[in-house]
Amino acid sequence: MGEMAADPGPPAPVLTQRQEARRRRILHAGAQLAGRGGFEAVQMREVADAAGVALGTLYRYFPSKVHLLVALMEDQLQRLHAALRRRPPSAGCADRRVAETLMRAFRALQREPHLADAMVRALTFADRGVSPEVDAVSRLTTAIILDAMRLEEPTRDQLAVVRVIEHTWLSALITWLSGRESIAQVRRDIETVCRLIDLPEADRDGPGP
Amino acid sequence: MGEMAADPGPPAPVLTQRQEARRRRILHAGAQLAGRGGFEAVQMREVADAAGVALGTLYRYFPSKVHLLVALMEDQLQRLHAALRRRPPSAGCADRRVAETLMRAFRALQREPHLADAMVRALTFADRGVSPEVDAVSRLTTAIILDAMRLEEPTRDQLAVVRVIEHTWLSALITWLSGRESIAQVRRDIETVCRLIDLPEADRDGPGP
DNA sequence: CGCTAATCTAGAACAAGTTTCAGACCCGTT
DNA sequence: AACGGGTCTGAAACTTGTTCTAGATTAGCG
Repeated sequence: MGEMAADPGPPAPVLTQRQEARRRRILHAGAQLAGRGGFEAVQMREVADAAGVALGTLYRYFPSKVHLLVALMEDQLQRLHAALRRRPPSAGCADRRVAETLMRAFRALQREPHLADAMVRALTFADRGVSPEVDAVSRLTTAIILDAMRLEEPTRDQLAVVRVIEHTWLSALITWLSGRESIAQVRRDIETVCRLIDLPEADRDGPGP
Repeated sequence: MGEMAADPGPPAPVLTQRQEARRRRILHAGAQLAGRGGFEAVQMREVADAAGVALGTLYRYFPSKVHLLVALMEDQLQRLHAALRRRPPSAGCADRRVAETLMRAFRALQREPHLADAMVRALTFADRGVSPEVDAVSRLTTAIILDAMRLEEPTRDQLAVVRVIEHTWLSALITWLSGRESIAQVRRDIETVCRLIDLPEADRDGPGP
């Protein structure tokens, strides 16, 4: 019963210059449109138009709207990850550093709430066909959190905590985006879940699986 | 910066017998279809057909597919809530009771994974237009968890913990449904987040809002 | 019973994601 | 430079959620 790591599959089929440029143009157009109206404003015909590419080509690069938006999220997360390496969180204990990191990410999303809407909705709406891509995003998020905790070799238990933090992070975002939770509450949720970090190992008596 | 409780709005405009029956037929048809193919298999024309109702009527009762599926989830949760009142979780400490409760709900969902898929995807995909309905589901979930904790008058802090548990619950479901997390991992996540219950109040030094 | 407003039905129409196809284009090979 | 396979384009077609319309039914009321 292992980790179900996603098979990386065909290892990125090597794009020519022009193809790489096309891919970037598409992502850029997607971000542009998402930046206004959010998920619904990203219309495939308009993306293709704005990117100067035929509809069929768009679908060759991103097999669905959700794929496109998830790729966009991956892009943003990579940027964030890089920024965090440059200026890592400074707090003294791990839980504060993680909370600080997530709040930094949250503030970044607040700057473009529509874009956040598009990316997060795509991420949670994705079905099994997008699993590899969603998994890449998840691994990136995990990496960011583990960085903040300054952990190289997490234990099983620490990984479970990280997963729970990730769950909270994502779901709190959804709740915020749909207007059912305030910014302050999101902050509170993040701080609350971060209490799980460096908590004494709870002994459990349940029998193994 | 309060709770943002959703205005209940027009308090359920009183349906005639036949209308109530229609509503149930629609929900039943929706559940039926969702039970096979999940979210995508719930096609509005087919729902209308199976419920013996015109498409326009379906849309009068449920203004969108997401509304319909969220209503379904509310329905199921009410059933679960009732069942839990009949046979409440028995464990000695609050965190075990909550974990037991959520695992019970999880097992119920496992029995009809496609239905679960449809309901959960709808719930997280819902936009602001569905907020009141999603909020009803959220309140129900909160009530179920508070029941398991046997709390009548939760403190602010306890409410934050409950929110985090809810976040974890929902997001773990998503991850399971998309095949990226195993049943065992979901169980582990639930047990992990439940450790937050009856944790000594962490002192925090951040200034108020 | 007969009236009136609201509701329901059947079906067309519209919108946006996705698929398909014929032909033009680009790239590495000979 | 000509060739051949994969890639791109433009446009139409298809699918499914959603909206609209005209006429039939129903519910409540005098």
